[in-house]
Amino acid sequence: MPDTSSAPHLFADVLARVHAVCRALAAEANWPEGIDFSRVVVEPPRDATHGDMATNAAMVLAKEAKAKPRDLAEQIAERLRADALISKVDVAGPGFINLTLIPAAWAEALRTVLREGADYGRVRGGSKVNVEYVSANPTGPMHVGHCRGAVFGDALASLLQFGGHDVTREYYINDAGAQVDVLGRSAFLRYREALGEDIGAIPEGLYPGDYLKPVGAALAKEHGDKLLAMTEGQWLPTVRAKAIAMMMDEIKGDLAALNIRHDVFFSERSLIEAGNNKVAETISFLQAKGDIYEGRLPPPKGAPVEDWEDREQLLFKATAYGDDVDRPLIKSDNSYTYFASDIAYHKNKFDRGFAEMIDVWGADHGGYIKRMQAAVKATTSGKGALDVKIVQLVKLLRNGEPVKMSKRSGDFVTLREVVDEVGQDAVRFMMLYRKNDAVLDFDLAKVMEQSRDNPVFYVQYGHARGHSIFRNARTEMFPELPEDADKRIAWLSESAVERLSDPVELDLLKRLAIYPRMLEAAAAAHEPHRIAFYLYDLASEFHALWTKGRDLPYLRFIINNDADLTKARLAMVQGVVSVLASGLAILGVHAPDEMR
RNA sequence: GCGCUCGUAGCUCAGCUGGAUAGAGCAUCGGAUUUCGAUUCCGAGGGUCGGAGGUUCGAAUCCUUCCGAGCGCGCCA
Repeated sequence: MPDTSSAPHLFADVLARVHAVCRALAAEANWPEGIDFSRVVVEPPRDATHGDMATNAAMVLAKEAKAKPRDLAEQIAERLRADALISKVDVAGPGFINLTLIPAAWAEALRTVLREGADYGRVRGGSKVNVEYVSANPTGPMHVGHCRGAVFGDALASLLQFGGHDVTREYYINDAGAQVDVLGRSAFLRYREALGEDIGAIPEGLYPGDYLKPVGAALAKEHGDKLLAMTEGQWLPTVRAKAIAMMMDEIKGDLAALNIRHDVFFSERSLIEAGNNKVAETISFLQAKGDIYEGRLPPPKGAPVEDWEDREQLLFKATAYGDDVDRPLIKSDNSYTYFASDIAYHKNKFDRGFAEMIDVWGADHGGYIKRMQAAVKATTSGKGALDVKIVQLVKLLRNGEPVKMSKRSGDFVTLREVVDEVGQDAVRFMMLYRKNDAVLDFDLAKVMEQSRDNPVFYVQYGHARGHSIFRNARTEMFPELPEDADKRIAWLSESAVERLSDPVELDLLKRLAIYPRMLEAAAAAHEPHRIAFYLYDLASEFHALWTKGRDLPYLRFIINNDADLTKARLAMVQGVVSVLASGLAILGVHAPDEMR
C-alpha cells in the first residue's frame, strides 16, 4: 500500500473525515462487518454551485446500511456539519452530500502547495513496477512512429515514480531474430564499400539506409580486409554484433534528443545463450505445469497463408488463460518463435521482482496482448500482472497536409528530423495531449505557433508569465523577492494568503488543490494525458485571471498601495508556477522562466 | 470469418474507472476591448453520447447485439 500520509492534500483530508463519520455510524448502527468503504469518494461536483466537494457515501453505502440513501445522507450530513473545516452541508438529488469548505481551507491548501514545493502531490513508498517502452528494433535510427510510444512510456514511468512506485524503465532489444541477420548482411555490404569496392544498388531485402555506412567504415578500420576471406557463417556474428551495437548507440542518441533514458537494456539474445537458455527453461517450467502440448492448429481464417503446412507442433495452452487460440513456441526450422522468447522475457521480469509490468506497444501489436497476458498469468501463477498500453498511430501533418516522405532517409521520416524542426518540448507535450489509444494528428506548423491554439506554448507561457510577474514585483515593490525558487517560496510562505478572497482567486486555489487527486487518478489509470489536460486548464485559468486584471485593476497581482495583498497574490502565483513546473516535469517538458 | 481499439456539438477532442441539467477549444453569430509581456474577454446558438435492447436508485461509462472506421490474424519481430 502506498503511504499517502506523506502527501497531505485537501481532498484526501476531507475524504478521511467522511470515512471517519461513516465508520462511526457503522459502529453505532451495527452495520454488517466488512463493508467496503473504498467506493466512497470525495470529488469536485460537476456544477460548482453545488459546493466545493461532493461525496457519494450515502448512495454507495445505503444498501449495506439498510437505509434509504437520502436518510443516510442526512445522518452523515448532520455529523459533517460539526466539522470546523466545513461551512455548509447539503443533501441533494438521489443522496449526494455537497460540502462547502470555509475559505481558510483554500488558503491552507495554498500553504500546502508552497510547503511541499516540488514534492506537492508526491507519494512515497509504493510497489515495484517495470515499464517497458520503445523497444525499437536495432536495425536503424528511430522514426516518427516510435516517438509516441517513447514519450508516452517515459511520461508514464515518471508519473508512476511521482506516485510512489519504484519504477524501472526498460528497453527490450530484439537482437535475436532474422532481421538482425539482414542488418548484419547489409552492414557487410557497407564494409565492402568502405574497402573501396563498388557495391552498386543495395539489393532488395537489405537495408538501404546511409546510416549503415559508418558501420562499414568502423568494420573496415577494425578488421581491415580480413573478413572478406571468411564465409558468411564466420563473419556474420562479428558484423551483426558491431552493427547492433552501433545502431543501439544511434537509438540512444535519438532518445536523448527526446530526453529519454532507460535503466535497463535487455537483450533478447541473452535469453538463449548457450548454457543459460532461459527460453528452454521457461518451456520446461510450463511443461511441468501442464500448459504445453504437442498439437495441430487450424489454418488462419483471414489472409490466406500460401505455404501453410499442417504439422504437429509445440503449443502453449493460451486458451486456458483467456486467449483465443493456443500459440506455437517452436518454428518449423526448430528455432524459437518470438513469442517463446517473449514469454521467457516476461517471466524473467517477474523473477526480478516485478509483479507489476507495463508494456507500451504500437497499435499494430494489439492482437498480441491476450496471448502475452495469458503467458504472464501462466508463468507467474496469476501473481504477476501485465498491463499493455497501446499507442495509436501519429498522423504527421504540415499545415493540414500529410507529410510522408523524408528528406534524409527516403522512405521514412526520422525522429531526429521532427525533433530538430519543432523541438523536444513540442513533441513531448503534443504526444501526451491525447489519450494513448486515440489516433493523433501532429501538425508541424501548428505546434510552432505562439498562441492559445497551441497548448505547448500556452502552458509554458503560463509558467513564464508567473516569473514575469515576479520580475515586475521585484522592480516595482519587493526588491528583496528572492530569485532562487526555494528562497522565494520560503519568503512567500510568510504572506497573508487569507487575503485571497475573490471568487476567481479561490477558483484558482481550488484548481491547485485538485492537483494531487488528479495525479493519483492518472497514475492509477496509467494515463499521463490527464496531466497535460490539467495543466492546460490551470494555465487557462491563470491567464484568464491575468487578463481580468486589465479591466479590473483590483484583481491585478501587484497592488501598489497594498503590500500584504500583493504578497499574498504572489504566493498564489507561486502556487501556479510550482504546480505547472511539477506537472511539466512529469511530462518531461521544460518550464521556461521567460519566452523568447 | 475472428480478435483488439475506437465512434461524444459543424471540426479537433475531454469527460476524474457508474453520479446531479454531457463539457472545452476552434468555427458560426452578437457584444466589449491599446494590454503588469505577445488579440483578449463576455454572451448565444449548436447533442438521439453510432443504433437497439439489458443490468440498477442512476449509464457516454458496465453487459448483449447490430452499424461504421482503424489495426491485427501459425513459422515476421
